Amino acid sequence: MTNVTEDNYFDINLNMINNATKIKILETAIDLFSQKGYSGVSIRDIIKEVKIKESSVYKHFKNKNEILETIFINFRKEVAKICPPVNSLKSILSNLSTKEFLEKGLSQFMNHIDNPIMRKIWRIIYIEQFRDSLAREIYLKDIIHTTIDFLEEAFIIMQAKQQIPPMDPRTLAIEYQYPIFTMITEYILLKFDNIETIEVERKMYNHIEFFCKAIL
Amino acid sequence: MTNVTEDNYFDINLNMINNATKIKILETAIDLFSQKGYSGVSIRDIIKEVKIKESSVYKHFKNKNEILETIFINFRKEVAKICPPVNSLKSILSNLSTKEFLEKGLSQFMNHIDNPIMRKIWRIIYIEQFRDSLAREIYLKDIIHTTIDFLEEAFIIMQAKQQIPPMDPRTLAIEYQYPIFTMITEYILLKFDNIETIEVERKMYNHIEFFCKAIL
DNA sequence: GTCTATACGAGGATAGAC
DNA sequence: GTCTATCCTCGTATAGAC
Repeated sequence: MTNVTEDNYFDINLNMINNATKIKILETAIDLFSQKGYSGVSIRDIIKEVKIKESSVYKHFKNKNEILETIFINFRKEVAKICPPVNSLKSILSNLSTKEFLEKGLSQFMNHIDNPIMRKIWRIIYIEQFRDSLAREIYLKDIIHTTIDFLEEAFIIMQAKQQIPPMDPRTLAIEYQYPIFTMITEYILLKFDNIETIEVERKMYNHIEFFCKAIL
Repeated sequence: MTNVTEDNYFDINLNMINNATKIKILETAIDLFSQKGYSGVSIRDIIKEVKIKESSVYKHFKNKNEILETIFINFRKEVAKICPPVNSLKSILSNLSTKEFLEKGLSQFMNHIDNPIMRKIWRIIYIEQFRDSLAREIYLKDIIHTTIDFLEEAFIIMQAKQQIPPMDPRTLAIEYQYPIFTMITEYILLKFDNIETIEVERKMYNHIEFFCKAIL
């Protein structure tokens, strides 16, 4: 269950969390929440794995919900790293074709989702969407809208360079990205059951090709 | 909370369920599960609304999980009704353009998802995907794969009639349907928060237009 | 098929010693 | 910041009267 990526995730990404026990609690909670959902996991389930006593948990988190909140807050920061800042778009796009740009973005995303901890948190986001408004906000705003806004900017720049035709850039962003979202869901579901994901990955690169041909 | 559609849903669709109390239990369970998830809802939460005693529930269902299973089994039957049988495709397609066919299919689906009970069960499917293998199977097989297979057949027929170019029909099906899946998720999320869905609906019909232009 | 009553373990959370 | 001990409510489920 543990590999370098997992072990070091919170060390690398959370300067605010430097307590080994606290990290272990978070990692265990991520693992269990992603399988059984927040309500399906008890503090007792968590401590069984972390090997501390129940009362010790409450020295690190004021209650069960604060564990979930901490997971979400740090996930938000990770998700923000997937897209480069919009003001760097011009220089990124200067040497890339539309297809190369989309392929690069996709492989960057696949890199993010290859991290098993990240994939688990994505699963928690899916599961808790209707129960937890923070999860819902992260999905709708931080994931869907941020990505679409970023792509819209990219397409505007490409149009200024006359790389692509002058269609509505937001429509282009949606038409490009929305199928990818479904494929991501499919990818995460298959990985959960340890089923080969090569077909979905092919679907993704296939889509880039279809999209590029469609708009030219 | 109740309207004609909701009140009659189980009467209309489940000839096997003719007991008013049993129907009430199911409707309440659907409502609560869709908000808090299966594990977040107790039998006591349900009986508070149904106004019977705890032990009575066990006269209708052998345990809590059987309630969820009953919901899923009947949902499966409803979902199967969304696409017409494949062998009727030829006659359906005989008087319709590609665009008209896709628009008709979409409006048929919107009809299905407009039913608040159906929308709640979709939410339950999303929530329980990682915890319950039946939910996962319904999503991957009954929803995603069935729809794609259906569309693939439709595109094959359209190609035989030389209505559309000879591209890989499965790719066409995926390229058409996958963005719709993301829009459905967005639609259900917005409805949950009582936010206007007109923009997503426009996105859907916009997509049909984009797709039809792209393949011609 | 509804009710009352009850069993009993799981669940979140705290007090206070070390 | 870890432990032991404890609290009390919630949760699933059953027995048995009507």
